[in-house]
Amino acid sequence: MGVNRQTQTKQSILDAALYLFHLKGFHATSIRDIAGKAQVNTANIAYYFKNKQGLLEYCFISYFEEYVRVLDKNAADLEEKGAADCLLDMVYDILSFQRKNFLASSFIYGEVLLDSSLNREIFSTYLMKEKYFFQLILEYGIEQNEFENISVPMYILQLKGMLNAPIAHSQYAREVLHVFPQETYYTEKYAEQVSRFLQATLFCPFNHEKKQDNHQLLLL
Amino acid sequence: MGVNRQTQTKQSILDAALYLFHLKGFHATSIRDIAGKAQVNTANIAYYFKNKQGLLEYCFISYFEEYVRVLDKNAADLEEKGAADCLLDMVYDILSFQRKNFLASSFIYGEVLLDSSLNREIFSTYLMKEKYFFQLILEYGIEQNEFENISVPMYILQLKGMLNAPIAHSQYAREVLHVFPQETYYTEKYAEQVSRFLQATLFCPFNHEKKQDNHQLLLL
Amino acid sequence: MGVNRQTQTKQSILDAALYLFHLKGFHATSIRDIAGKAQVNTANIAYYFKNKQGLLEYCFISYFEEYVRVLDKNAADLEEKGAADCLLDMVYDILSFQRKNFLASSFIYGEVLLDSSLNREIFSTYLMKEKYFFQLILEYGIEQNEFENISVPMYILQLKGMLNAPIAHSQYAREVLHVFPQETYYTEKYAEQVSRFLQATLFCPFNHEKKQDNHQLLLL
Amino acid sequence: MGVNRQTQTKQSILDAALYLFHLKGFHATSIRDIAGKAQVNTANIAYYFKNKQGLLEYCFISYFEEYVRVLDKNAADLEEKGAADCLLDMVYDILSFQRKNFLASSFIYGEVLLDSSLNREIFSTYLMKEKYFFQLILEYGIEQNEFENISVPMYILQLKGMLNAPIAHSQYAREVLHVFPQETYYTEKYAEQVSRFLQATLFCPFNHEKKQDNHQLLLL
DNA sequence: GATGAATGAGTATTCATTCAT
DNA sequence: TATGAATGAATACTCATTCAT
Repeated sequence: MGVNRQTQTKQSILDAALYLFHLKGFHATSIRDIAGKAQVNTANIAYYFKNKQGLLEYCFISYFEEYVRVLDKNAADLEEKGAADCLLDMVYDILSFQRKNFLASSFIYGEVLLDSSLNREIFSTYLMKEKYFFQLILEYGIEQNEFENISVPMYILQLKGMLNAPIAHSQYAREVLHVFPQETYYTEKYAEQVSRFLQATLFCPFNHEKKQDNHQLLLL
Repeated sequence: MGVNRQTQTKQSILDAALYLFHLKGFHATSIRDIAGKAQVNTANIAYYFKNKQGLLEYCFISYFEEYVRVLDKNAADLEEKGAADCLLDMVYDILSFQRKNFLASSFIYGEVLLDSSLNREIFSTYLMKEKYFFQLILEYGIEQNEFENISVPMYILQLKGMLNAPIAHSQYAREVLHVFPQETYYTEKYAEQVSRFLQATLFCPFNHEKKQDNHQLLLL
Repeated sequence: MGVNRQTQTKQSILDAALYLFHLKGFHATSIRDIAGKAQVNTANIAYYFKNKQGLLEYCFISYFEEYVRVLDKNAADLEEKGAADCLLDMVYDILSFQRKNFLASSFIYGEVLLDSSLNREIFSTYLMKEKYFFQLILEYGIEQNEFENISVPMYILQLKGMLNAPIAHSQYAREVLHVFPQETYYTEKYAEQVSRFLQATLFCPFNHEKKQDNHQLLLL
Repeated sequence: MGVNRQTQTKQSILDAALYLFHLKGFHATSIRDIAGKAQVNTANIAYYFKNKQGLLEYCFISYFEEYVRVLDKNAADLEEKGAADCLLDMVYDILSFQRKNFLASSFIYGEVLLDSSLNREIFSTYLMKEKYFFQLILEYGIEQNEFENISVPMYILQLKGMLNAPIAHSQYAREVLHVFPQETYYTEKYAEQVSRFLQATLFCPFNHEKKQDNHQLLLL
């Protein structure tokens, strides 16, 4: 019972926390709210995560650890697959990852405004890693003449905006546009659209067509 | 002195609030923080804005009122200027508006965590208006064969992600990409890049070149 | 205009104050409530009555000044009219005075007009039960010809006043009458007096004497 | 220790609250006052009673619960003891109950124990005058053999309770008894009843009848 | 592992009052 | 005579956290 119960208590705290952080934001969520929703005693949060801040960090780190793993996996085959294919696959996997971890994504990219310097550090560390992978692929693609010679940082910013749109504007998507970013169908449609952007603005004409076909197969 | 003093006190509260909301988020900012930064008495916030929520709503509404005015102004000449030009100009003006109102933009699009139903309503109202203008231009362009026949809602979502990137990822831009979205130079560069996206994915070949030239002139 | 307006402002403050003091009690009434109801500026209260306490004192004094005048007028003819007549007239005039100055009387004699509706409900529930018991006994007694055929509600009101007197007027009892309602001795004396009232006004002659004896035993 | 400590903390809050509510009134008593007097932390009040209002309700309910029990116990033997005895016993028990729960009774029945000493003085001054008049008449009547030789202070207290009943219990009168003390009709009826009390308990037989007739004329 | 009690510092808000105009 | 602006102290309440059990 001991181990199960521990895991269960800890997990239910995490679930409740993520849900409420997403719903009301970190500061507007009290430790009692979380304990209430998780149906555990308040003091358990201190027991498992030291304090509220510790709980937050746990959420951050476990989210980003997995995220970086997704990026890393994709970047591994860069030379084998070529830059264009690699980027297309990565785009797809990022969008999938965000959809699967919707609550966390939404909360983390929503309340990026970090007061404590520790959070800022965590954040920076992981985003630096993210940048590293994007840059790697883009520069490799440019070097190999697969990609146009675009401004890498600017292009990353633009791409990142697009990738986060279904998260950052999910309420807008649902309530105003009647698009539902949490459903697989829409993620695939949206991935297609991002790949169209890449093909139209980044890929050199020759590779363009070939890669598109490849990816279409991959998606289906 | 009376009028001046009132305006001054009220304004300094607003400035402090926006700065701190942006820095730490709404819930992490106490009314004492704001009063302290604005160097006014705490009770003045209640005097001018009824309460913290009222202050927030004032920020929201005054921001969005101006934003909608920008959209409206641009949409006015739709038939005269044509859809492509109109959209390019609007993109440019939106990015400019966001840069000028950086703190507010950043706060509002960062912490979209709408706990109160009133906030939600305000938000929805304005975003609905925004969608109206985008839709108007896109559908007009498609009808006039200026634009490709894209999926309007999906395209808006993608565009919105791109437009908000310099705001939503400003910390990332500065600290990781070394791109500074608050400087005019970068805004113009970024606007160019967004227009390249539009030309490559939306504008029909024939109109494409003509409009691009027009806009280049406009930017310089 | 000056004088009229002054009188009018002052009077409307007084009216509003009395109404609200009566409704919510002195401490629960804010100076802004009063100013709001009177439709004058808050600072006027300070102007006319120095402060909130001054306003209260003004209410007290003007009420009691008139009250004493009523008493005085009645006592004047004591020797001429005789004590009994004098007392009867005074009773009548006091009741009339209280009715005319109902708000002030009510406030000064401290009826807790319960602001929250929940309190009100609690109160009503229990008082209804209380009434039920009184009514039960009285009606039974009347039916059994133990009691005179009095008006039940009126009689309950009178009885209730008498029963609460040691509480409602305990300060008065102690400081003015030198009677100490918290001591058992006085409670018993007072109980005797109430029973004398019942015997004289309620019990039918036959039962009267018997019951009195019974109760005397019970008390000792 | 756990149980004891809980009960002790909770009880000391209750005692302090009752004392202070009685002393200064509910709204004039702050939660800090209570916590201070009870020598517990302010937050404990929230812990045990949710909030100030909850504390008030707890006081109310526990008071009335016991009160109703007293009434119930007495009414049980109605048929066995007969109405008169039953009523006499009930009167005695109510007075005892109120004396035992003096603070609560006093607070609930809304004696405004005036906090500021100035108010107290004003109050005393006028009530002294009132007493003077009552005493004057009563003593004169006794001396002239118009009145029975009653205890003057006790009689004044009883009379005062009766006189204030329509004020002190006006809500009760209206909502429970359906008697409306603000209407002239009821005032006159009530005055009659008070005069009947005077005649039955104060006036000497001889004067009794004569005075009653006189007063009847006076009233009509 | 888990809990109820308790705490002190913090929150937003409201208050009576003052003052220059 | 009347007002809007401003203030500092006080309000009820909530918070994250600690600790004995």
